[in-house]
This record gives sequence, C-alpha cells and structure tokens, in this order.
Amino acid sequence: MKPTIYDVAREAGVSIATVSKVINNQQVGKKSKEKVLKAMKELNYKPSILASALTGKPTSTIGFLLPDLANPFVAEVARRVEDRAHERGYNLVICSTDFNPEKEALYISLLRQKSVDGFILAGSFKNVEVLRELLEEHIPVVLLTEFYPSLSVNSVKVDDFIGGYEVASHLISLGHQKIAVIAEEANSSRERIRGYKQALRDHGLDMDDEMIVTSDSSTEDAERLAGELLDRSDPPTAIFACNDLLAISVFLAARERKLSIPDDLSVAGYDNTLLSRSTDPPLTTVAQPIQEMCSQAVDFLIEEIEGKSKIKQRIVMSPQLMIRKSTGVCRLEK
Amino acid sequence: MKPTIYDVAREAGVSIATVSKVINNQQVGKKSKEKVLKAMKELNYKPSILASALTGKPTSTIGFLLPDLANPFVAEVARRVEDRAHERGYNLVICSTDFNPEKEALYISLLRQKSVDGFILAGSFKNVEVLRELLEEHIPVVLLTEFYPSLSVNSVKVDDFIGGYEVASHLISLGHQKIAVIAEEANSSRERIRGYKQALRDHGLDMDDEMIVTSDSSTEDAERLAGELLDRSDPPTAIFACNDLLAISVFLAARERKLSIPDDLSVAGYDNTLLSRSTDPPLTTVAQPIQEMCSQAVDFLIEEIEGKSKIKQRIVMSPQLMIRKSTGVCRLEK
DNA sequence: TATATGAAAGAAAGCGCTTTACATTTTCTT
DNA sequence: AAGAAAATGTAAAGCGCTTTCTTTCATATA
Repeated sequence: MKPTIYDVAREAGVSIATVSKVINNQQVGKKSKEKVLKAMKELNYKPSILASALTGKPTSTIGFLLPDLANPFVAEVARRVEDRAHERGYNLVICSTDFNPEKEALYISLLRQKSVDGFILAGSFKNVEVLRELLEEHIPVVLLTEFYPSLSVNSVKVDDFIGGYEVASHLISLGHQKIAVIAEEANSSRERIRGYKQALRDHGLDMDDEMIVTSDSSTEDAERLAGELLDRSDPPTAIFACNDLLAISVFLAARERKLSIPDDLSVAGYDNTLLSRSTDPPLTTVAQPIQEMCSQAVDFLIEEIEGKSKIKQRIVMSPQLMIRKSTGVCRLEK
Repeated sequence: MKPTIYDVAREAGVSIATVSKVINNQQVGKKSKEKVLKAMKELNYKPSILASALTGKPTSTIGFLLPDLANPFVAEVARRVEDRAHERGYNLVICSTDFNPEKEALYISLLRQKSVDGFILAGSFKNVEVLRELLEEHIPVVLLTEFYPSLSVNSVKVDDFIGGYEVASHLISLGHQKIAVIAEEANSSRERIRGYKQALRDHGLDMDDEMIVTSDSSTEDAERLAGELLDRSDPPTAIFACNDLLAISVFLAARERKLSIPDDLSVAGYDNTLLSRSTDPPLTTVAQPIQEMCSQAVDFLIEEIEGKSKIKQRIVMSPQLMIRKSTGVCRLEK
C-alpha cells in the first residue's frame, strides 16, 4: 500500500498534524521537522492530492478546452500553455470540443466535478450560457484567443481586426481587386473579415459578400470551397485564408487546377504555423505571439485562482504580417 | 456552496447511504429512487469525484505523456487518444516530456499523487527505471508507438522496421545508392534505421554509418544537419527522414541550395502528417493507422484498469508507404 | 396466525488530509 | 528562580463520499 500521513507520523514518532505542517511548510520545530523529512524519504511518501483537495485546498490543475488539436496552431498553443502551467506548478487537463457547444458544457461539468482550479478556454468557445455560469459562480476563467465583449472575463488575444486589415492591405497594394476570403465559423474569423472589409473600404474597393465563404472545420470541405471559388466565371486573383490550414486547402485546390502561386493566384494564410514554411512557395501569413499570449493567459488564470487579483483584464497583442512568396503582384496588372 | 450528498439526502428525506446507492445504481426501492433523483435535479447536484476517489473508487482519469505536441503526428495521436478516452468516459491529463527523462519521472509522480487510473506513454519514453516501477506496483500502463522488449507491458505500435525497409527499398528501386538518413533520438527511429539497413543489405548495397545523422528535436538543428549532408563532396541522392518534420527541414535545406526535388534529390518522410500534403512536391511518406493504434491503446489501458485482463499484449500494426512526388528516379541513372 | 425470508433503508466507520483549539514545553524577563 | 510569553505539538472534527453491518418492514410460507 501507498504510505499515508499516518505511516509517516508513526515512523517519525510525531502526530499527523505535525507531518501535515511540515508538508505545508508551516512553523515546526527543527528536530521534528528533520525526523519527519527523514521518515518521508524512507517511506517514499507522497501526499495524496485528492485527500488534501477534499479539505478545500486547490488541486493545482487547470482545465483547458480547445477546439481541435489537429490544427497545428492550436497544438502549439496547447504546448505553450502547458509549458507555462507546468512552470507555475499546475497540471493541465485537455479536452477537445470540436466546436461543439454540448461537448463544451459536458467537459466543463466533468472537470468541475474533478475540482479543477480554473479554466482556460481557447479558440472559439461557443457556449455562452456555460461561460456565464462559470463567471457567476466565480470560477476562475480566462479566454484565450477570443473576447466576449459583453462579459467581464479575463482575456488574451491578438488583434484579429488588424491582422485581417493588414493582409487585405498587403494584397491590395499588390494590385489585387478581387480578394476572396475563406473563413471558419469562429469569432476570430469574423474579426479578421471585419479588418479585411475595412481595408477594402479604405481603399475604395467594392465589397462582395459572395467572395466570403465559410468552411466547417474539415480539410475536404475547405478544399471544395476553394475549388468553387476558383472555378467561378470571374474568379478572385487572391485568397485570404483565415488560417494556415485553410490556406493549404487553397494551395491544393490551386495545384489541382494547374494554377501557379503567386503568378496566377496570391494566397495568404494566418497563424504562421510550421505549415507556412513547408509550402512552396512559402506562405505569406500572420504571426501571433503565441508564447506571450499563452504565458499571459496562464498567469492571469493563476492570479485569479490564487486570489491575487480581483479585476478582470483584457490584453490585446499585435499580430505581425509575414510576407513570403505566396503573394505577388496581381497578374491583371502585369 | 455546491450541494453535497447530505443536501440531497435531506431534500429527499432519506439517508446519504441511499443517495450514494442511487448514484452508483445499486439496489434501491423505486419510491426512494425517484425522490432522490428529483432532489438531485432540483439542487443540480454533481457528486465530487474527489471524495469518491478518496474511498478507493477510480478517478476515470488517464495520464498521457508525450514527447512534444508541436509535432503534428504527436498532436494527432493526442487527438485520437483523447477522443477514444472520452468515448469511454475517461479524461486525459496531458504532459509533454520534451524527451527528458527527469520530466518523465516528475510528471508520473505528480499524476500518481493525483490518482490517475493509469498511464499511456506515447513516443519515446526514456526513463526505464520509472516504467519498471510502475509495472512492479501494478499500475496500468500502455506504451504507444514503442516497445520495451525486455519488459512485459501492454504496447501498441506500428512496425517501424518494415516502414524503414519499405522506404529504403522504394528508394533503391528508383536507382538510389547513396541514401542518407536523418533520425531523431528515439527507438522508433532506431527501428526504422534497422529496416533501412536491412534493405540495403538485401540489395547488396554498401552501408555507411556516415550517412546516418541524428538530430535533437529542433527544426534548426535538423536543417543544419540536412545542409551538411548536402554540402558533402559526395552527397546523397536521396534522404530518408525519420519523420515528416525532419523531411520539411530537408526540403528547406534543399531549397536553399537550389536543389530540385525530386530531380536532384529524393526525399521521403514518415508519419503521413498533413505536412506531407502541403509540401511541393507532395512528400512520399509512411502512413500509420493512427486512429486504430490510439483506440487500441486506450482500450488496452481501460481493460487493465477495470481489471478485465491480466495478460499483457503487444500489437504491431502495419505501416503503409505512400508514394508521392518527392521521390523519383536517381539522377545519376538518367 | 405465526414465522421465515429477503428486500430496502439507515447508522456509522473509514478514506487521507487540513485546521482549529488546546495542552505542553521552551525561552525570556525581571 | 518564578512567572509570562512564545514556540511547539496534539487531539479531534470535518471535507464528501462508499461500504459494511444492522435494523426495519413487507411478503411469502406453513
């Protein structure tokens, strides 16, 4: 059997209370402390976090919900969040929600039963009801990569509006007039589109909602949509994909149609994942300061958990346009 | 405050024992059962998994250690394992070990304090000491993607030897004689190399250990190594990268040197991640039946946890060579 | 009708830890 | 050296649940 605090107490010849105190670094006489420490070593004793959590102590565990680990951007976010959490002495329980509000509710409920100390909700968290509930019950939460303007909740994200604006401006400056967008069903995409529209407006270009298509989150669907875009009688000369994964689908659709990038078609992505380095030509995309965002989100959450801060904050970081070779001067201009 | 079993009991007018019984689907009179169920709804009662775990019940939580989420193959494995685990009613606590034996030991110890029911160790788990300990204490463990021939432990993997053999044979059949390998520090790579060597031997080709280089797991290092390979006075005409990530690095190094793939250099990867579709030309690689492996691993673990099976099993699945455009006839033959 | 039988419900102990309130020892004053 | 103050240690209750052991009670049996 695993040793318990009783075993240690017996071995050390003190009471369990004393053992508890040395575990928690409380005032204990030097001699007793030594005896206890020695006993703990000898028995290879490790306190049960369960038992201590039952008495009200936090579990040092964070629930982390994300839409889908298969997206490299999300995977990297997970990686960074995990790193920071471990640095700060917390564990992460990860759940993929697949953009599904019921799963979101389910996992949150489950994790609460397991007494996680707080939640980080990454990507597009859809179930506002559940989120509101968490806030009402003062469960520590931070939103990563997204805001809910109507709710007071700690959030960290990158300015998607600006990102979209910059991509579109870049494309426009290359002479493109017909710029399509392929998005996913998420707030971040909506913001990027807002930025894109603003850029068009600022440059006096026509807006055409037909040019904006939304994919469910599968690769096949995205490729199909991209293909449809390219097969139009009046196809776009540039496509802004709201993430790199979507951009790959555009590449694939273009390749199938023997379109050369960037000569026949300019493509821009978003997220600066390793995918954007692997394509040929390398993908113009938007970099987000992933590590900073993630560290910040974890730190926010831990502050809230440890009760150090009562005020809610929102941090918006700046994206950075990475111009590579997948975008070029519009062929119609040449 | 969150409602406890006492609140429910009071509300329903029964004892807590009765409530506990309905929670656990034990023999309870119909009338009491209804009253309890009703009370639970009304109070929105959710049992504390902590408290129940303290009495010896399992926590329905699996510890999942993997080397690095940033590798898309690993991310997909994580995704599948998570899916299957959730299907079976288990949660996953994920920890990235960075190929670091101390981290491995640390996380295992931590997770044991949190009373996870068992472990899935994916990728290359290095700390044999710790693994042995787990086995001795009869903690359920399954190895995913790797074997320890000397230890009796449930394992699921793909036959890396065959994978390596097939890649090399494919390359050889294209006329390549100087085939370099770029590997990572892991057993799976070692097996793939074994397969590669066997293929060379079977075809009567010379073996040259100089042609095999091992990268730490960073992209930069891999790119540097690939470059060194290509800059040799007698460079290889083909490179077998032990995973797709490494293959990308080879692509990058080749692109930098204006080498055309596959005309000047054939490149093969391993894992069939989405990276292999995004490159140009698309990457020849080896597909692993990720979903089946992961489901199987989870199922093994759960069987062991639930005590349904006492015997240890090893499953080896077959890899599949995916020939795409990054490998071609050796230029020296043309 | 009296008794045996089994199902249903409850009392209470225990899981491993924290914490409060109290008892004991040590240390310091004067 | 006596008494007060500070430091140290302990007993015991409680966290929310499971489980064993009884007790209670309705039903079947003779």
